[in-house]
Formats: sequence, structure tokens, C-alpha cells
Amino acid sequence: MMKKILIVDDEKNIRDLLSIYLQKAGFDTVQAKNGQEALDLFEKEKPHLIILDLMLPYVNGLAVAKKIRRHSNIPILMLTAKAEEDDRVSGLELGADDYVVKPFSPREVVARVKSLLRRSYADERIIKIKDLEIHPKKMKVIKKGTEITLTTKEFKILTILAEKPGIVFSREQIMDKTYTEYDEVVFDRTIDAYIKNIRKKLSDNPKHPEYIESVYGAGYKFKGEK
Amino acid sequence: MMKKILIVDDEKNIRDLLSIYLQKAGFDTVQAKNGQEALDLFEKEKPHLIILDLMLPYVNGLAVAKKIRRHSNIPILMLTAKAEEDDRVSGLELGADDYVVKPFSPREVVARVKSLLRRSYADERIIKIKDLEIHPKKMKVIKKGTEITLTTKEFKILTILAEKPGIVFSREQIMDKTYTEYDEVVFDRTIDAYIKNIRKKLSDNPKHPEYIESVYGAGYKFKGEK
DNA sequence: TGTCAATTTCATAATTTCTTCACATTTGTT
DNA sequence: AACAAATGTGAAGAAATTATGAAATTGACA
Repeated sequence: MMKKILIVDDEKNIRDLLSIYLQKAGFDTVQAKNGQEALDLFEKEKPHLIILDLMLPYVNGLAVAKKIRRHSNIPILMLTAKAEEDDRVSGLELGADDYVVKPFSPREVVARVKSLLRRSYADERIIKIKDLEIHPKKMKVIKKGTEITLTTKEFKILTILAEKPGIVFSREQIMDKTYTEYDEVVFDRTIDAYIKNIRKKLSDNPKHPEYIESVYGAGYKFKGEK
Repeated sequence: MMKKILIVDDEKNIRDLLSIYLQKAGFDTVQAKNGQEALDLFEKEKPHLIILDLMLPYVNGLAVAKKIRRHSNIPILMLTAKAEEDDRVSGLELGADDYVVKPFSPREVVARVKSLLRRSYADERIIKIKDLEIHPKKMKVIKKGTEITLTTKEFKILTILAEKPGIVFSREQIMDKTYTEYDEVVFDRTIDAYIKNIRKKLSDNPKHPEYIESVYGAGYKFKGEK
């Protein structure tokens, strides 16, 4: 199936350059010249990936990324003019999956687009942690040879935590990453309920958790050295 | 923490050259001369980054990258003999995060390794001071390999002090930075109580403090050179 | 439309942290 | 040395957060 790429940049030259190369590589492209247009087109065109300039007029690229991230986990490739660490860090924090520093080679952008698409849509990476094997493709967790079936949301939440062991995620962060629908606001304690279920299924004692640890006043984290 | 680099190349000269430069830059290195060895060492040594030659005997570098990518998103720096764009493209497609064309300057490799590590582990903004490592994202402090768990407020206060060693903070300043609510007024001695707890957890003797020093009539400071 | 599983909310119990307080100890000053 | 002011500390009640079972709601699908 042909994948559609949304290109967001205020410079027409750049948009066109990327369009040409991406189309040559077999992608469908749509262009937006500012944040508002980007959000509109994101809704309307439902692209498979977004190339987003960090420095946009009016609405900054980070804000656009954040808005989109609230509703979707579409891969985002950020274009950054300067290699400043702060930009880079907040870009990645807010959900950009990769970034390219300007000036870039169009071919490199194409390569990264392909890489991102592959990573995002052919996700069969198995997370091995402690005595668990998390199989995204099968939506299953194997613990010491025994299959444990989780529901979609339980699985998603476990994956978020297990991908970055040791890192504390607030309930809000977990919700942002878990919920894709618009306007969906859920009660804080909902996350607790999921954690409870996951723990039960993994036989993870909340008093002496082997996997998911509560961090009072902060959130949850997957127990781990890393 | 010292980062470990796995170097995979069939030429001993190249492996050694890279090892020397990387070690000089403060990295730990492990070497593999073919794909199988690379996979074994990847499992056993759990490196933080892999430098991988594209052209390996028996099992090609791309295949190795692909296999590793099934279980991990460790950063991979690919070494390519020829500057062909195709290699670069497929390397990036298969999950290499960056590449260097042979013949390369060892210094450039070191620079890219640093950059990749920064990118991949960007979410660990660790404050290192004396024998402490303060991990904000993990909400914990590591002292000589031992994890110390602090509460939210304890952690916050320790961070305030440790970020600017030598600078004295009054109780009021500490409160201002710790409490976000306006009207909230707490008893002066509350800060003392927190300092007491932090000191206890860090085994910091108030009489001969190694970390948090009381400044009579002024407040507290993190003992330090600066 | 009915049913079952998943999702979400809610109420309450259990736990942890926060804050205060009283008293002990130390520090600085005269 | 004596005094005043500031800091150290253990204990305890208050406040906040998390755990959890049960109930209500939603959603997919026959």
C-alpha cells in the first residue's frame, strides 16, 4: 500500500524538494505550510508519517507535535535548523521519533522515513526484560514459558513502562501515550486500575513488586537496572 | 556510568585502532570479528552501542543489524567501505542510526559515537556530584552502585542544592522552589526535617557532612568546589 | 438486540509522605 | 562561661496518594 507523508515546513523550497524525492521513492505526499494547516491535513488526509519543521511561524513545531501526539502515535520526523541539544531533547521527549538537522541531504531524509515507517509499522520487536518476553505482534507476554494474555490497554501500558525500565512515567504521560482518540479525558485512577490488573496477571505483588513499581507522588516505573 | 561499545569488524587493525581511540575517550570496548561473535557478545556484554562493519565475512553486517534490531533499539553505527548511497540507505533502513564511510578518521568515529549516545540516552540528564548520581527521570540516587530511594520532596530539595554546589540556599528559597502553590505556607523547620531525612538516607553525618552543609544563620548548601 | 469482555468510574481501605512540635544539641556572641 | 539564636531529631497526627473490589458503562460482534 502506498504510504502518505505529510510535510510541514514554511519554506516552499524545502517542501517541494522533499516531495520530489519522496515521490520518487514511491510515497504519496501532502504539504502544509504552518501548524494549523498541518493539524487540518493530519485530520483530513490521515498520513502515515509526518515530517515536521521545528521552527514554524505562529505555532511552533513542538506544539504541533504535542497536539498530534495526544491523539495519535504516528511517526514524526523532526527537522531542526540547529543542532541544539535542548531542541533535540524536547523534540524527542514530545514524541518526535527521529530528527534530521538542516541542511540535510534529501536522500538521508528518505532513508530515515523508510526506517521510521518500518520501525513503526512492522513492530515485531520482542522486549525481553527480567523473566518476561513481551511480543507486540502477538499481544502476549511470556513468563517462564507460560503465556499471559493481556488486554489491549494493559498491554500498551506494560510496553510503555517496560521499554524504558527505571524511568518514571506519570499517569498523564501514560495516558498521553495510551489514548489516541480526541478529547478523551480519563480519570486519573483509571491508570491505577490497569496497573492493578497487569500486576495481578503477572503475579506482581504491589508490596514487593518485581516488575511495576509505584513511585509515590510521581507515577509508575518498570523496575530495572538499565 | 561508563558506556560499553561493541566493535564488529573482521580486520584486527581497525578493531584495535577504534578501541584505542574509544578507550582514550573514556569508553569501555569489546571486540567481535564476525557476525556470530557479535551476536554472542551483544547478549553477554550488553553494550550501549555497536559499531558494525557492513561487509563482514559469512554473515553480512546488515543481517547482524537486522537480528539485533529484533530485540533491541541499541544505537548502531555502521562502517561502510564504499560511499555508495545505496548502502547507506539500506543501512539506515535496517536500523543503523548513523554511518561512517571508510577510510574514516578515528576522531570522527568517536564524535559520532558520542553524538549517538547522547541522542539515544538523552532522557537521562544525570547530575553527578561527588560519589552520587542523581537521576531525575528515575527519581532515585545512586551512591557507589547502591540505589537510594527518596520521596518526591526529598528528591526535589536534594536536586536544588546539588545543581549548584557551594551556593547557599535559604529555607525560604528552598520552599519557593519546592512548593508551587502560592498560599501554601510551611513552617520553617519543615525544611530542616527534610534535610535530616535526606542526610539519613545518604548517610550524611550532620557533624561532618560530606554532602549537605548547614550554614548557620543562612540556610543549606551542597558541599562542593565550585 | 443481547451478550460478553473490556474499559472506566467510584467508594473505601491501606499505605506513604508531609508537616508540626517539643525538646536536645550546637553555634555564635559577649 | 553564660546566654541567645539557630539547627538537629524522633515521634505523631494530618494530609495526600495508592490499592482494590465492585459496579457502571462502553463497544464489538454474533
